[in-house]
Amino acid sequence: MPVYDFGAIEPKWQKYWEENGTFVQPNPGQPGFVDKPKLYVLDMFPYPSGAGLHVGHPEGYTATDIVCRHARMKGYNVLHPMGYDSFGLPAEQYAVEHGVHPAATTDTNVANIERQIKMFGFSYDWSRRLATTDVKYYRWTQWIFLQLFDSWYDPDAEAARPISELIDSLESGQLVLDMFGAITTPPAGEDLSAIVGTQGDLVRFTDLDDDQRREVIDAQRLAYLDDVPVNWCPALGTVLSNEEVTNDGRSDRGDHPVFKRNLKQWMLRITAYCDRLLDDVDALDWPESVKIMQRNWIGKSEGAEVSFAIDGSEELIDVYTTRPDTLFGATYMVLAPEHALVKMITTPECRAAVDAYVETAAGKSELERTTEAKDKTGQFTGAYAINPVNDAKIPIWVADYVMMGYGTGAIMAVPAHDTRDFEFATKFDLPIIQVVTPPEGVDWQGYVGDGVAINSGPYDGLTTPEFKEKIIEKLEDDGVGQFATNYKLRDWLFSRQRYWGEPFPIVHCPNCHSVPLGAADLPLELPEMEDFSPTVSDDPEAPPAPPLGKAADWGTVPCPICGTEAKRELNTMPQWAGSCWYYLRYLDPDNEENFCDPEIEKYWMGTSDDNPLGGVDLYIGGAEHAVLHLLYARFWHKVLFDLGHVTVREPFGKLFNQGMIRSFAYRDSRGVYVGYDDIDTSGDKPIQKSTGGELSESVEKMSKSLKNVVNPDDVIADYGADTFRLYEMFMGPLDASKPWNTRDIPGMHRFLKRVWRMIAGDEDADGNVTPSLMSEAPGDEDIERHLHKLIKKVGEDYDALKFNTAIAALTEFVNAVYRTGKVAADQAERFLLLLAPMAPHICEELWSILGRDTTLTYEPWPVFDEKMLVVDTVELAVQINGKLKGRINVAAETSNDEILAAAKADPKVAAAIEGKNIVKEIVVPNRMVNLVVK
RNA sequence: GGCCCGGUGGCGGAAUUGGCAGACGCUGGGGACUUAAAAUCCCUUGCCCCCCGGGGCGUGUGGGUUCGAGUCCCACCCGGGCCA
Repeated sequence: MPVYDFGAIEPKWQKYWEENGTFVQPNPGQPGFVDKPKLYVLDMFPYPSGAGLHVGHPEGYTATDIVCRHARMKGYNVLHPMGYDSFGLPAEQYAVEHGVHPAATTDTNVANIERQIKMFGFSYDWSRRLATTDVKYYRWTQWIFLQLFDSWYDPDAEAARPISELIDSLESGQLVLDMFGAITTPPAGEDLSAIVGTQGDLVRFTDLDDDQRREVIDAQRLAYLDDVPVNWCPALGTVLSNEEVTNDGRSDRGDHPVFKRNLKQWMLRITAYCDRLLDDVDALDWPESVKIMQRNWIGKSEGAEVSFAIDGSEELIDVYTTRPDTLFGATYMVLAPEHALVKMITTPECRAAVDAYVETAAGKSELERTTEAKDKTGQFTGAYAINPVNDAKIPIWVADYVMMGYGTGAIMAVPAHDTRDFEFATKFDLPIIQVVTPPEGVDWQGYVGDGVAINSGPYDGLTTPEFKEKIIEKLEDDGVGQFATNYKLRDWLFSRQRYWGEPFPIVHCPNCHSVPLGAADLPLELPEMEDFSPTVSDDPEAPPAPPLGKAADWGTVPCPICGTEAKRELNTMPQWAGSCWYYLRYLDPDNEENFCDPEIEKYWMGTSDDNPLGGVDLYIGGAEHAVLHLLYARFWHKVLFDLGHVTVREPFGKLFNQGMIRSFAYRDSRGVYVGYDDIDTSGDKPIQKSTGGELSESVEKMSKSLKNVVNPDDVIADYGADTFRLYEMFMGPLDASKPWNTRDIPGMHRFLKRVWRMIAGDEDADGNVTPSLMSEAPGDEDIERHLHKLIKKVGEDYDALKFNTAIAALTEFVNAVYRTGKVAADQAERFLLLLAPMAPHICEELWSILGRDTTLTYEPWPVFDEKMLVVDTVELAVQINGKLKGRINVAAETSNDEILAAAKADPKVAAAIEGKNIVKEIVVPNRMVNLVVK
C-alpha cells in the first residue's frame, strides 16, 4: 500500500516530463510536428525581482496550465512558453547600492524565480524560454526600434509605410510641403510649377537644402527626437514616467523632488494609431473593464477648434472645446502658464505678477495642478480677447489648471457649465452666464450635461447636439473655427537615463545627425562598466548625464555614413520595450535571421473559430497592465502588421485578468503590524502570542510592510504543489479578488488524500492498512451516470475558466464513490484524466499505479454519452403563491397535466388549496410547479 | 466628482442566467476507531420560535416589475479598482 508522498512524487514527475520533453511543442516544419488545431496560451511574464514569486503569480500560471493540459488531451498543438521581463530599475538600484552588476543580480533572481516556477509542475515548453536582457533577444528589440525609425504614418493609407517610400513620393513631387512644413498632396490637374515656389503656398521637397530635407523626413518618423517636458528627478539622475511620480510631485522611489523640464527625448508616434487602437478594441474578447480603460486612456473627443482675436494684437488664441454650443457663455479665457502668448500679451502693469505666477507654476507637478481639491490659482494678464460669436471683450487670464499638453494649451472658460471654470470664476469673481437650460429640477450653475440653449442669440431653443452642429458650420463659414477631434493619448516618451535597458541603435553625427545602425550591426550590446550609477545632483538645472556616458570608448564611434567621429545615443529604452513583443519571440526564439519566421508566425498567431481576430488565444495576467503594457504592445504589433512582419491586426485575441490575492493583516492596539509567527488565530479573536494582546484583522494587499506575505515555498513544502494549485483554484472565481486563508488549505489536501486512498489505498506509520475502493466488478450504474455528468461539467468549467466549481464537482464525485464503497478501474482512470490538468503529479502517479507506463498528458479527454445524462425521475418543487409547500417525484417525461394532478394530490398541497380558487397554474419543466390561488 | 466591478451563513464561496438560496470546502458541535493523540470515517452546522410535528424570517437598505427576484428596473448606503 503506497503512501501519498507528494514530496517524492512531485519531483519525480517533474523530472520525467523534463527528461522526456513531454511539453516541448515543435513548430511547423520541425521534426515531430503534427498538423492539428493550435492553441497559444500566454502568461504575462514576471519581472525577476529579488523577492521571488508571491502567491499571486501562480494563480494565473495555474489557470493557463490547466487550459493547456486540457487542450493537449483534446488534441491541440499547445504553445505555452515562459520567460523573464528582466530589464528594469529595481535590479539597477540594487546594483548601484550593492556594487554588483545588474546582469549578475538578474541572473540570480531569474534562477531563483525559475526554481520556484518549476516547483509547481507547470507544463511550459522551456526550450522557448527567453529573457528581455538576453543579447539574442534585445538585438531584435533594437531591430524593431529601427523599423519604427525607418517608417512614417501615411494618413491616406492609414498605415505605417517605409520612410523610403515617403522620400520617393516627395522627390517625385507626388507629395509637397505646405507653408507650415506639413506634407500634403498637390491639387490634382494643376501645373505644379505654377503653385510652388516663394510666391506660392506650397514648397517642393527638391527645392529644400539637405538639412531642411532631413528635418522634414525626421519629423515624419514613428520614432523621433523631440524637446518635451519631462519629469526630471536630479537626485535619481533620470526622467520618470508620470506613474513614477507621487501626488505631491516627488519620486515614488526615494521621495526626491521632481521637476518639469524640457529635454530632448526619443518619442514613439503612438498617436498616429489612436483611431485604430480605439476601433479594434471593440471586437477583442477582453474584459469589458479593460476595454473601457483603453478607450478612456486614448480619450477621443469631438468638438471644435475656435480662434479668438486678441484686442489690440495680431495674435490669435486657438482653443479646443468639446462644447462649442456654450460659446455665448464664455466669459473669460485662460492660457496655460507655459503658453507662448503669455509673454507677448501681458500688459506692463500685470507683467510682474504674471511672471511670478508663471515661475511658481513651473515648480508644480502636473498632478498637483490637476487635483480638483486644490485651490484654484491664476493671474489676469491685462489683455482681452474677442468672442467670435458675439464680439464680447473678455479678460485673458493665466492659470495652471490649464495644461500645455492637452488641446492647445488655452481654453475658453464657460463657468456656468464647467466645474473647474465655475470654481475659478467663483474665486476670482468673474461673470457666470447661463447658456444651457438643464432638465427640470437641476440647478444650472455648474451644470455640465446636455440641455437646451438659452442666452445664445439666434440659437436659443436648440438642443445641445443640434447647436453643436449649427455653430460649427457657422464658425467654418466665418473662418474662425472648424470641427476638430482631440485625443488624450500623447506620444510615448521612450528614453530613460539608465544603464539597465536596451541601448538605442543610433549614432549622433555632427554632419549626418541621427544615424541608425544597419540591421547587420545589431546587436548593439551594453558596454561592460564598473560604474553604472547615474550622475545625481541637487541642482534641477544640472544637465542629465546617462550612465552610458561614462563608457567613453563605447560612446564614441565613426559615423556609419561619413566616418566622422560621432557619439552613440546614451539613453536606453524603457522597460516596456521588451514586453512589447516577447509573445512573438516565443514563437521562434532561436531564429538568428529574423525576429520570427513568417510561416511559424502565421500558424501560431492565426485566426480560428474561437479566436476570429487571431493572435494569442488566451492571455492571462494582472489588471495592473490594463492600459500601458497592452496599449504599447498593440501599437508595436500594428506597426509590424503594417510593415508586413505579422499577419494579424491584434496581438492578443482573448485576455483575462486574474484577481488579486490579498491576505489578512493584523495590527495591535497601537496600529503596529504583527507577523504571522506571533499570532494565535485558534480562538474567536486573533491574539498576539508574545503579549497576549488582542489584534485587529483586515484584508490587505500582500506587502512586506504589512507583514502579511505568504511564501509559496513554505506552502509547497507542507502540502505539495498539487494542493497549492488546487487551493488557489478553489478560492473563488479566477477574476475575483480573494483573501488567502492558510486554514483552508487542509481541505484541498484532504481531497487529494481521499483520491489517493480511493485508488491506491494507504498504510500509516503504525501499519494500519486502508484498502483502496477499487473493485474488479463492473462499475456501479449510478457512479457511471455521475461520471458522465462530471465529464461534461468539468470540460465546460475548464473552457469557461471556472475551476472552483470544477473542483466542487470532482469532490462530489469522490464523496459519492466513498458512499458507494467501490469504483471500477475504467471509472477511476477517467476520473484521473479529469483531475489531471489541475493536480497533474498525483494523477500521473496514480495513473502508473493503475498499470499505465507513460504520461497521461496526451491521453484523449474522456467522452460522455448524452443518454447517460438523462434521468428517469425528477423531483419538482410545488409552490402555492410562490411559497414552497411540498415536493413531488415524477417520471422525467410526464405531461404537464399529470404533473399538476400529482402536485394537487400531495397532501400538504391539497390542504393548502382546500376551498381556494386556482387562478393560474405554472409548470416549469424539470424544475417546479406554482399554483396561484385566491 | 466620473466610470467600472462587487455586497449571499461564523469564513471562502455556489446557484443551470427569472424557477427548490446556501453546492463544495473551512470552522464549530456530536459520534466511531485508538491505551492516547494524530490521521481517518460517519452524522450535524443560515437565523429565530417550537407542544419536536412543524412554523416564521432570510441574499447591504428602501421601493418597483413578475405567478415567481440573490438574479431585472429605480433610489440610496457600504467596500474595491481605474481616471480626474
